[in-house]
Amino acid sequence: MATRKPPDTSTPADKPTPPGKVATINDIARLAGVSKKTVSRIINRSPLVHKDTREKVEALMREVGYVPDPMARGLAFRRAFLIGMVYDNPTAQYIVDMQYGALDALRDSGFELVVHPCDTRSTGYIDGVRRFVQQQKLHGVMLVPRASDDPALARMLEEIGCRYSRIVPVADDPTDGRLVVTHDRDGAAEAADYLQTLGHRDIAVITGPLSYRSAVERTAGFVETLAARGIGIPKARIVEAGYTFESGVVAAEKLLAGRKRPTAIFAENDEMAAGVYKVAMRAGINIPRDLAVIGFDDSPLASRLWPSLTSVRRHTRDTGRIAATMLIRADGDAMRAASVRPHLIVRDSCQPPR
Amino acid sequence: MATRKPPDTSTPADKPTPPGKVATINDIARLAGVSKKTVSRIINRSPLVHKDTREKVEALMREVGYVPDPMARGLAFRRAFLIGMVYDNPTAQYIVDMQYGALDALRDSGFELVVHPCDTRSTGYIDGVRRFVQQQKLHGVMLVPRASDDPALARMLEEIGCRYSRIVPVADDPTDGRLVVTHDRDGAAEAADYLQTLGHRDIAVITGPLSYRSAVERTAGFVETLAARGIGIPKARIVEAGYTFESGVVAAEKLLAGRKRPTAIFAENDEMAAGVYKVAMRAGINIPRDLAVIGFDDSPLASRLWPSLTSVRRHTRDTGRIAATMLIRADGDAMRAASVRPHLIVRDSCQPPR
DNA sequence: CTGAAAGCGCTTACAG
DNA sequence: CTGAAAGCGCTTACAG
Repeated sequence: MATRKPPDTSTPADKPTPPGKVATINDIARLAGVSKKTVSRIINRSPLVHKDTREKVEALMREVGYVPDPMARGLAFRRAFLIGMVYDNPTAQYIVDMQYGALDALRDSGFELVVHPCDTRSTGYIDGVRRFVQQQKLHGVMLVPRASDDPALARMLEEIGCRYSRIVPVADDPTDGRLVVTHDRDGAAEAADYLQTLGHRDIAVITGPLSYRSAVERTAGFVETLAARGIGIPKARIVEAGYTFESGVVAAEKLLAGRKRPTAIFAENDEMAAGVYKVAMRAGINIPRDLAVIGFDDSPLASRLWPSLTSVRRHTRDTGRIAATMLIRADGDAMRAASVRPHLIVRDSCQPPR
Repeated sequence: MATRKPPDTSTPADKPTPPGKVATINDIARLAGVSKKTVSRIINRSPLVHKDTREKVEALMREVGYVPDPMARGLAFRRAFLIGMVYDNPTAQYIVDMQYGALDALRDSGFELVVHPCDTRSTGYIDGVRRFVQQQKLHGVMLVPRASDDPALARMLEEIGCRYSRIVPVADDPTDGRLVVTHDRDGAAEAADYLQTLGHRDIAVITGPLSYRSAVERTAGFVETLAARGIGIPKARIVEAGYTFESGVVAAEKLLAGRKRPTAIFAENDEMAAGVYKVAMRAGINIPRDLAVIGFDDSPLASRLWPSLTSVRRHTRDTGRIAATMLIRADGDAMRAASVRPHLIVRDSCQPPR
């Protein structure tokens, strides 16, 4: 049992918080018979508080349901209890998964998530992010691909002293930012291994825009792995597309037009793989009998398609959780980089070539 | 030209804002030679400011790039410059479209969007929303289906005096909340009309969960429109499912099992329509030749499927924009209800029955 | 139409 | 380990 303390009679006005109004630090201080500074120390987990005092005040805070006002705290700290998520139009499922992951990390932390889509191709988008960060005095921002690809954006955040975490396909130059590395290369390598094991030798790739680092990594992982297995991919079998369904259709039309078709296509995301499906269906090419297809993302679309699509899973929610955690942990410096590894989910879209 | 004013010499200390630091209301007041209260009036668009004073101060604010601190304002107002979006796990595209719409409305308004997913089936989710609203002192919240279905949630928000807008399939009892009515019934009616016009007479429906008002509305709109055209739907042709792909598969298996199959199926969202596709593909039932299918949502999935899916478009982004606008407009009381109407997007999944 | 004082609910810097 | 004073950048309530 804790030592019993004499009733505190030093409090001048010991009346309860008026109903309807929410308790403030002053109410807690008055009720507990301590100064507001002591309450503040407890809120901020300062070690400089006597154990008994801490326990008494914490019990009171729980009882009253006291939660410090984030705006008052933010004003005094000159920093808001908000985390920004900056992204540029990836697929909806990816955004939503990332948000769920971030919210997993922020739950009960006192931080909230503020979303900020942007267009990395528009001039002045970096200014837009800067205004967002400075005006809201954000505590930190998560940079999601492809916003996380842009060194100029990271540089700006460093200049204004805003902490940030970047989700990147491969570890790059060390910066002030925290890194969540998604190792896209490994996922593509696994896809290559799988096709090679099935016996495919004439394999094509539909890449994302090669200005995206994810597309560069996935392409490298795929091509290099096949090369290591003795399978070369001719230039004409590598078609750059735009990570969209429509661009996947165009690329597939190119690949499936001639007499001599590849026996397998690796599309660097599921949207483009769906484009391959459309072209194959229309042309009477049977998947997987006449053509094996692999996607990347393992989005819901993968199981909606028929036959269901073999695809590389990305663990997006975990990624978001880690990226947000890096921003709010007091010992954040202990965690400057983390890894999330993709892996292949085998479904029904591949079989050995005939 | 504006009247030329004599240079203001009344300012005691006319030095510029120190570099690195961002300007505050005090800097603006000092530089303009007015009191901070006058600057405050201008920030808040009070009419009680002389035109010349206003123009001079506004020019200065632009020049300095001054933006009032939302936390300081929020603390003084006892209300944050944040809008919450409360939703319960609809499809990713729906959430994202709604967010984009809300952000369209909030852009350059000084408000930011804070996302709050919840589980309306969990006990205590209403308490979770209440804590979110009260702790953050939210300016208002958007209630997205199915969170917007729950009268208890709206009632709680009224009790704590939080303004809110609800996105609902049909106008219901007037409450304190603003309403965006999506008229799901009309969209389903259009689907019914279309199938009837094509000549279908044996038509089935896969409904959403009938605890969702959207599902009730869509079902009623569809069934009643067909009835008005002299086409009855037997009980066995109406199967309740869960708005998910998997539940659509189960429902389609039921409907497509027997000898006597319907010639058309209306699925109350695209996810379930994709389930119908899967079952039909597997069973060798050709869409649209052997079976017409219509979905609801007009999600990206609709065009990814093969053949592309005829579906009811919802204008989700517009809906989100309106719902957010209702919360931040000063003359918000002028706009207590608005309508958004769905309409059918015809693609390749329907043709006349054989 | 304009302003000086007090306050929103916290924290920092200093003192003990 | 604890506290009184001043301040974060705004607004409200009052006065003129």
